[in-house]
Amino acid sequence: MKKDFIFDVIKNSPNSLTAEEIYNDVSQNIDVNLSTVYRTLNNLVDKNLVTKVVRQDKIAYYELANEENPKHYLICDKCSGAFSTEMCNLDKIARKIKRETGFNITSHTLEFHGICPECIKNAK
Amino acid sequence: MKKDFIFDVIKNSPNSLTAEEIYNDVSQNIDVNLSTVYRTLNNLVDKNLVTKVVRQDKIAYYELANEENPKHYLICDKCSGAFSTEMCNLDKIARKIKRETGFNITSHTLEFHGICPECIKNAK
DNA sequence: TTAGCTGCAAAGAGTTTGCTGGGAG
DNA sequence: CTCCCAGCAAACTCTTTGCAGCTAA
Repeated sequence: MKKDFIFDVIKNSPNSLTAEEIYNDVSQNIDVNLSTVYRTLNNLVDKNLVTKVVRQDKIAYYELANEENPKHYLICDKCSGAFSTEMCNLDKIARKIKRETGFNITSHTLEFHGICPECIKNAK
Repeated sequence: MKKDFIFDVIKNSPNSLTAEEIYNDVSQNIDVNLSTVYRTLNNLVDKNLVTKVVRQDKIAYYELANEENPKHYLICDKCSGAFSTEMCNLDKIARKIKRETGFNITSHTLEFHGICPECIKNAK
């Protein structure tokens, strides 16, 4: 079934992908409808196999659900490239907030915006 | 002009607001069109007077631009309430990333998701 | 058979835009 | 006289949904 094709694309991608990117990728191998992609993605998210993150561009990005996935992005406002980083340990902060506010934190998203080294270089 | 009314609502709100909330608020005092609200908001954002943040619900939230504004939110997945926190000092992390990757970070957004104390209590 | 997958077209939500008239300096 | 502001309706983008047919266990 098509779900496997869609899931495979996500599994094999080092980056998070938009529904459209996944659609384009899957379409190279099989016929599929955009609705099916969206439906399947929501399905995978519900089953906690895939993680969905909405970024500042208002587009949802999907990636393999994985405890070790950082889900922290450096996003270049010039070229729109996204780079992930693992440099920020927010678990410590999350624990602190939980302790001091009683808020039961289950997930988080972090986005840094700026200009990537490549674009800085090109601007000169 | 209406820009002042819109800006005032933002200035006087302790929370970040959606365009619709601002529209409703302003409408209590003067006649205004939703397009005008959006246009004015984009204007204020361009002038760095107001900050716009897109959250996981895909809705843009606006608040007064202010260096001291935390822009870190605790969002309850049950009641959708949003609470801001100042507990996380990301500047340190931002500096580290800048130093180690050459990425010139200019802003960031952070969202914690979970269940707020109130909803935890009500669930029992 | 029963349940879950699909495609298609239409709807939906939030936001933007083109056009036009109006008000401020 | 200009130029920016405002209203209105239409357009746009990403995403969801209803319906009907199909597929697999």
